[in-house]
Amino acid sequence: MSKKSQPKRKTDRSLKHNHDACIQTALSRAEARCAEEGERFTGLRRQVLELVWSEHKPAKAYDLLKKLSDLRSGVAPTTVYRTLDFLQERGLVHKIESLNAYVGCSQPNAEHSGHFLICEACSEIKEIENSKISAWLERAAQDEEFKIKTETVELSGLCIRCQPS
Amino acid sequence: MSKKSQPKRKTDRSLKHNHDACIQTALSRAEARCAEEGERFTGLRRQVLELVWSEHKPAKAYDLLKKLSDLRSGVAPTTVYRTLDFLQERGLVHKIESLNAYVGCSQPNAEHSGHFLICEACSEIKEIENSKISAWLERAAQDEEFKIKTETVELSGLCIRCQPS
DNA sequence: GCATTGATAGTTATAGTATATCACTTCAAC
DNA sequence: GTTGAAGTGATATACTATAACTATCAATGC
Repeated sequence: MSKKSQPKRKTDRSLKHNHDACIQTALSRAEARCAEEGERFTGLRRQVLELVWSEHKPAKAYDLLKKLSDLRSGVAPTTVYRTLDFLQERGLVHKIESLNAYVGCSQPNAEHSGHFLICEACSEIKEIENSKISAWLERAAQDEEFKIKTETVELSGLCIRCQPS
Repeated sequence: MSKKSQPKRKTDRSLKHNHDACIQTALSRAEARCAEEGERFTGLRRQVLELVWSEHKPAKAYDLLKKLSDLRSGVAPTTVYRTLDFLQERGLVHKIESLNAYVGCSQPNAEHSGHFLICEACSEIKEIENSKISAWLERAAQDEEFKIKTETVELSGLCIRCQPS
């Protein structure tokens, strides 16, 4: 239940990206973060986080529900949403508002709201770490004397691999 | 059905903002925009747009449905969503993804995706027209060779009137 | 006029997303 | 081992959105 099987096929992505390692890193970070805060990183939470991280694509709550049902019994919508809420509060996953879906966060940190590039063609999502973006948005908000608490920045379009050459 | 009643009470907002005029402007612009594109600005579309514009706050689809039902018969969810889609396609309203709600747009233009400041306290929404934001986001995306097609930028926090002094 | 046709709107059904509430279990601290 | 809080199970329901089909309307050419 905790160990992923080997990748079934090589894709050009797998050439540059060892996704098993990617998941393992995410899980370790999550464990560490929960420990820091005195929270329990339970089996359920680990399973949900693993499922969210199974791809760099947005995971829908009800798809997670289906997959989770294969792993354990007594899974209801509440189970999934509650767990996603827990993970979100600790910055371990982000909700993509424009898709009603969730992605894993590689910089777990309760504070930051992520900024995302969403490929309309292949669905891959990349969280961009560009500290200037927040600074810029802050500045724009200050013109209106508005105090930002959370930022939702979701840029949809085409990733480099999906652009016509 | 087309003429709004006079404001019932003075608020500090009404001192600097004649909202009836605001709505009328929005309706005229919508009419003009539909004419440009050879689209019909029907009674239904006008009513929905008026309802969306009744405040500078996000309108939920099912609240619109209830209000619309008072104005005409045979109103179903489809009616509302279809009309909102029509208005969105022409840039007359925007959907606020983080709230599943809709606001009127004062710069009707099919192209632009808006950028929003959302007050968590009073719910007022302000669309910010800061051409730099798109430019900045473009630049950030270019670092990843990503081609943006639509931008979702929703900044939640406190507007100037709701900040503790 | 009036028939044709495409856009608009009505109708019914269902899919998809999310939360409320209460009960039961587990675990750690005492 | 008792206890209390956190975690999970279970059931019900609310909220958001779309599909698919039918009927009506409004513009156009005849």
